[in-house]
Amino acid sequence: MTQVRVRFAPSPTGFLHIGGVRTALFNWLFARQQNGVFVLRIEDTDQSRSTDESIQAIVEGMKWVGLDWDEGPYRQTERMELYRAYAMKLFESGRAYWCVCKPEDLEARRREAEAKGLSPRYDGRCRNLGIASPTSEAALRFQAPQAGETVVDDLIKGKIVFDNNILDDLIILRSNGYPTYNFSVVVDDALMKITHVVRGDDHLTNTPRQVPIFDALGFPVPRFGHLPMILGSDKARLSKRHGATSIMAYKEMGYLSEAMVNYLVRLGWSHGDQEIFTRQELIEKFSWDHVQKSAAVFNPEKLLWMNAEYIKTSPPSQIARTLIPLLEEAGLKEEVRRVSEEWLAQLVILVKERAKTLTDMVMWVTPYFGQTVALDEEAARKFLTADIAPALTKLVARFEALPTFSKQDWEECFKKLVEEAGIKMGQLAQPVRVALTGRTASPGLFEVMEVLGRERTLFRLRKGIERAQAS
RNA sequence: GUCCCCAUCGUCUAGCCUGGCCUAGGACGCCGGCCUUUCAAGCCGGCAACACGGGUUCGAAUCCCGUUGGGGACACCA
Repeated sequence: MTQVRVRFAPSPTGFLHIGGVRTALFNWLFARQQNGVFVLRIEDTDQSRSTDESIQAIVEGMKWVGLDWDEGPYRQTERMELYRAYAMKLFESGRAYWCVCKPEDLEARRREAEAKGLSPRYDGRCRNLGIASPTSEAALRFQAPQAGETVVDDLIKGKIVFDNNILDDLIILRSNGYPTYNFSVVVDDALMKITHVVRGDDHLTNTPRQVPIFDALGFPVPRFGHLPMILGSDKARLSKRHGATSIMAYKEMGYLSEAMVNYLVRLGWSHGDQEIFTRQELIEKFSWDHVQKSAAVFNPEKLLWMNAEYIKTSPPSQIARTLIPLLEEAGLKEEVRRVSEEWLAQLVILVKERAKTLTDMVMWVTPYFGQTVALDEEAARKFLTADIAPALTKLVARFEALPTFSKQDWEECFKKLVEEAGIKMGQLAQPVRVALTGRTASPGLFEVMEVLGRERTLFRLRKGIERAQAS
């Protein structure tokens, strides 16, 4: 059994798209499951559109979602001699020929054919010219088979038959000496000994164009697998119109990479009714025959739910660590430095079932830093009123009488006071909540006090009384 | 236009290959209830789909054909 070798081959023409991440993910999962090799290859033969920043973005994105590669990143621009050598080999064996048609003329003829309702493909006029060494600029074309059929047994779609008479002679070497995509992929996939070419659905019709090139070069043809596309809510190909498509944008919005991975894999693949998978489970359970054949609509609500699930179930200390940079960005650098990792983890436990994203979590967690808390004006006006001041004062006095904080004791003490005063729990709880957190919504009061600690609880309560008396 | 792919709740999907267990299951969202010191979370319940038409068969979501609809590809882009 030969070793499985797969690759992810993005072109560096922008940010790393979530669709690309999903493609990479399926390849990676398969490689890891099969103890195979995962290759990262940058397809940058279009010098006008490729940028170094994009390569950086790809690497950064892959690292964030934890997709490590065993080989590469290879860059096609560093392999030019290879493509030229193999192109010339095809020329020498008579499988390729020089074409001196001008790009403008080609374009005009294509439009003309389209207008007549014909297939807009190359008419083959240079095919039998027998140009040995072109005097002016020329492109090298592959002489495609005109008869018979090309059969692809796709890993996902099954058997697909293409009639070879739909093929036209595609350019493999541009007049500037650069190879085109359909040629460089073949050379690279062959030379890198890729066993399974798994890519987006949009490449399906490229397959019958590439297979004859493998054959002409004498290379074995790999297996192919074509993943369905990701669509937006209007069922059109997912684009910026539908929201963020860059993987790193999701990091910035406070998504966990594990949640992104889980969601993206589940989009188009399933294992019975299971929704949540550890990475290990994904590797073990992944299989091509449970990859959906049809396109899937990207559903941000489900992603958000999944992210919330991961926030709730991940180890709090781990969440705390990834939260730190966000807290620093939120202007809490000093405050974060002063607290312990354990306390931060406590804080995460306090708010984790309320926060759906890390960005959310920053918002939930800010009241617990610093001695004082910023009061929401509306909340203070509504709950820190003069008529509640006496009860608050009494509460503080009783709390002060308790030398150390104990959730159970303080809660008991609180309830007793409520009972004696003949008021409802909420009548005292809301003012206390506002005094402690500045807001009307928070985790349970006594959990809040526990995280705040005895002194800060008392301090904020006294501040709240001042505010209440002043109103 | 030509070629290729696809088709189960609004969405992601199970089931399809190996017809009966499917009066079609799960998840997200939505609606209602419970819990409750607020907001969440949690729990319980509800709404909601086999695109259509023909076959094959005792029996079809499942097999076959057609129609319709959606998507993709037809570059000196990848």
